[in-house]
Amino acid sequence: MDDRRFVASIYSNLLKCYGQRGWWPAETNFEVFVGAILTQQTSWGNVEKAINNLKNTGALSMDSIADATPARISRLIKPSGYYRQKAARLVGACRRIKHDYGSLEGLFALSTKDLREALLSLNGIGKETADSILLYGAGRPVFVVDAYTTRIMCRLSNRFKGMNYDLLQEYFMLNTRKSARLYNDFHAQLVELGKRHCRAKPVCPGCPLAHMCEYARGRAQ
DNA sequence: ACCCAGGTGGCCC
DNA sequence: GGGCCACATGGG
Repeated sequence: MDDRRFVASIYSNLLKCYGQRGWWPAETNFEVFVGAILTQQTSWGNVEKAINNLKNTGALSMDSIADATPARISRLIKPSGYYRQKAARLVGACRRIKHDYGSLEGLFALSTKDLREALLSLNGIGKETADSILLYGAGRPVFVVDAYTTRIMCRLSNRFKGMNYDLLQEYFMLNTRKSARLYNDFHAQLVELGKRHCRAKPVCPGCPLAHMCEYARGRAQ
């Protein structure tokens, strides 16, 4: 099976099993931006509490976070973990975006390549967070790779072992049509699969991709 | 009581 | 370029 068919069948099997996910629960682009930083190495449930605290105190805006002290933001986002670090990064990022681009819309006016570089230059925003903001906030066709993606692909075939973020992203983007709509749901599907099925065991009962695993396909490959 | 969650940056070699 | 560490709360 060639790579394009392989990737397509991963998605179609997940879609068939879980249905359209329609991802990133957020009301505004800025909420996506904040959520993407807060959810680093943190469960979404905890992030929701933090975002609600920001909302309830009227702090969920570029201006109020840029003008706030890191100490105040850290109290509000406490449930999301790493709260001192994340607060400092949130405040720092908002101040720089305001200073350099005026607003989030100003930043989002950049081309995809420039926007990615601008996001990556902010302290606290690495590849996955930058790509999540590009895809779910700015609607750009960028494939997001996360720990689930890596784990799932390595489970499916040994040839993905040792692939870093860039290689895995390149693999997906070379073997799919470059569609924000597709990448949005594809990433959501992979996370859904990752959450439901075990992390370390080679066999996951009920896994919708079990029949695609290398060991299950046999020598024929 | 453990283990880990939709990572990142700093430091080391 | 990779390996290891700190960062921290809440749910299973």
